[in-house]
This record gives sequence, C-alpha cells and structure tokens, in this order.
Amino acid sequence: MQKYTDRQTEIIEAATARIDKYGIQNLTIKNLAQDLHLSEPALYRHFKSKNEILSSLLKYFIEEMKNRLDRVINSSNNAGEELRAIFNSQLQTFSAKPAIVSVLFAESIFHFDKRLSHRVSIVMDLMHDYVTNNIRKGQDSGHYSKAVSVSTLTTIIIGGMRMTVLKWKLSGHNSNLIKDGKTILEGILSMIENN
Amino acid sequence: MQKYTDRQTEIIEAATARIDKYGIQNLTIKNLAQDLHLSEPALYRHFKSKNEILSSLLKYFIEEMKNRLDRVINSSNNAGEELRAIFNSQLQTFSAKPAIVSVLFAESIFHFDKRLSHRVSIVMDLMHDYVTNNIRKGQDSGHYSKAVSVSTLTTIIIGGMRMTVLKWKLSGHNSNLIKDGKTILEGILSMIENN
DNA sequence: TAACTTTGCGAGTGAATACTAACTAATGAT
DNA sequence: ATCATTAGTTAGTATTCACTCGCAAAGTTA
Repeated sequence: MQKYTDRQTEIIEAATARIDKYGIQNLTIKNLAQDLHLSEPALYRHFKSKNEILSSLLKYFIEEMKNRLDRVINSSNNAGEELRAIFNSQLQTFSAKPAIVSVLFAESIFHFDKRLSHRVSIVMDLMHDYVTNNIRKGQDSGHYSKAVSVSTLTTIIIGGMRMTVLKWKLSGHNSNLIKDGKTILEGILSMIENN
Repeated sequence: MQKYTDRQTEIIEAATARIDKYGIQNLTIKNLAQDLHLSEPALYRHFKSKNEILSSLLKYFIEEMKNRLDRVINSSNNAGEELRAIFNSQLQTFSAKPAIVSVLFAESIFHFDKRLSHRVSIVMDLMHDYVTNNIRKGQDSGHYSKAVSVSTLTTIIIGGMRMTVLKWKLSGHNSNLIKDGKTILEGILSMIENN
C-alpha cells in the first residue's frame, strides 16, 4: 500500500472538496493552489501532473474503503447483520466526509481518461463483490429467501443505497442520510429475510 | 412547448453524442462544429452561447420524456402493468439512443451551472412522481403489498433501474439493457405484488 | 561549516477556449 | 429590381489552462 506525504494528503483532500463543491470543471491547478495558500508550481513538487493528483485521489479513497469494509466483515456473525454493518460503515463515512461521495460515485466525471474511469469502476466492483458474497452466503444458510436471484438482489440493494446517497447529495446534504439509508435497507431486508 | 429548427436539433444531437462518447470536458465549440462540418461562428447563428446549447439539450429531452410517458400511462390498466409499461418505454428509448442516458443521468456533469443542474433534477423528480403515483395507486387498490412504504419502494425501484442502466453504460452497451431491466423490475414486483 | 535536498516562489510559455468582427452568398418578399 | 434576412465564412480577440524555468530559503547531513 502506497504512502502519501502530509502535503500530498492535503492536496488530495482539497481537490476532493473542490470537486464536491463546484464540479470537476472547476478543479484547476490555480484554484487548488489558492485553496492551499500555495503557488501553482509548488503543487508540482508533490505531484507530477494534474492527472496524477486525480489518479492518486481515487487510489487513496479506494484503499480506505477496502480496509474499512474488510474490518467490518470480519467482525459480523450472520448475513443480515453483516449487510447492515457494511452499509452502516459506508453511510457513516459519507456522512462524516460528504465530499468523498462526489468522487466515489463519479461514473461520468472521469470519463475523459481511461485510467481514471477504470479506477472508478474498481469502486463499483468492490461494492458489488461485498454484497454478492453476502447475498450468496445468506441464501445458502437459509437466512435470505431464494425467490430472487443473487445478481438481481445485488443490483436492487446497491441501486437502492446509491439512490439514497444521490438524493442526499442533491438535497445539499439536508436529508438524514444514515436514517434514510437504514430505512431502505430494512425495507429490502424485510422482503427477503426469513425469520 | 418550444420548437427547434432542424439545425438546432442537429446541434443538440451532435452535442449529446459527443458528451456520451468523450464526456462533457470534450464538448467544445470547435469539436462540435467539426462534427457538424461547420465553422465555429456558424453555431452562434443557432444558439447564443455554449451554455444555451446545453440548456436547450436538457429541455429537449425532458419534453420528449414527459410526452412519451404521459402517453404510456393513459393506456395502462392496473398498477403492475403501468409500471412495466413505464420502464419498458424508458428502456426502449435508452436502447435506441444510448447517448441520451449520459445526459439524463448526469447529476454530476452539469454541476458547474445552477440552471443546468436544476434541469437535471427536474428529470429525477419527474420519474420519481410517475413511480410514486403508481405505487400509491397500486397499494390503494390492493394490487401491491403495503408492508413497505410508498417512498421506500419508490427509491428501491428507481434505484434498481438506474443501477441497471449504469451497468449497461459501463459495459459499453454490451449487456442487454431491456432484458436486464425487465429482470430487475420483475424481481421487485414479485416481492410486492399480491396475486 | 559546507554541500545537498526539499519545498517554496515570480515570471513566464504555448496551446486551447468561448466568443466576436467583418464580410459574403443565397433566399424570399414587396 | 431592390432590399432585408438568414446562414455561412475567415481571421481574429482576450482569457484561461497545465505546466516549466531559474532562483532562493530552510532544513538536513557530512
């Protein structure tokens, strides 16, 4: 796992904040430097290009997410509990650092660069795998109903959660993400959990 | 309802295609003019600015969607059938003109402009209203189960469908959108339809 | 203390961007 | 026949962009 200097982390977080507030189009080296009270050339001491800032930014958050969710999974018992824990962890993280959402859910904004859009699809695949494994385990153990297939359930669950996050973002973070997310997950679980 | 000249429609569709292929960042007046085999100033004969092209583009597709779905709704009987018809119409449209998806599902790409991002949220609200009305009608008539609330079901349904469209887009339109979308919708309906 | 490395700066550079000025050819109405 | 309108052109403009050059100050190491 790659390490970042303090300055690099600062730059990554400032870039994330700017993307969240004003969109990718507004992320310029000039703006970013001003946010950090640095000159433009100073940024190039820490990243060799603007693209590398974006690339590192994605890598940074992917690593964080992977480590966090792996820890969550290893401390859960049954399937339902695990799924609740996974989404709770995600929602807590988004709620604490809203800007992350703009980057992790950014299918369209990095479209212009192959390497970056690939990083974004890694995020999706990662989440997909966690949920698929959970559903499979739950269906095998008889905890979940088998009426709907693993892949269909995975799409419904991730789709419902993403939709909740999106609505929260569009509301200007004024809705209660954690509560709303929980409601959606419980709604779905009530339809598939055998009791 | 506003009318567009033939040239304006051409420009709108060329812009949509370019956004779909290369992202918003690649939509420049120069590129757009080249796509249409025109000079740059020629575009300004038809729209007074680049922003107006984008603004008209969104308006154009919102109108199309509204007209189309209103027609669909007026020719359906029970709730389940109506919901199937709504999503079938959406999926057929996306499948026939894939580039539209990049614009209608573009929460983040128009972030830089208030007027444009407002237009995007209109698209979401529109779909939300159609589905909410359907669920309410279905629950009132006893067609759908009342175990899960209207708003939660709406989020799950729209979320699941959007997720399907997103996966289709990320696959480079290689998956079968219409079939996959139908599978998701039937999966959800199987959990809520009383028979 | 001397040399080296790190991290910053002001002042640029060429390329790209949205948009404009000035002009022209064609069309259509009076 | 004349004249206005429409839709196109070439040749620009000012501004913004990512990025570079050469220099300096402040550690850090020998």
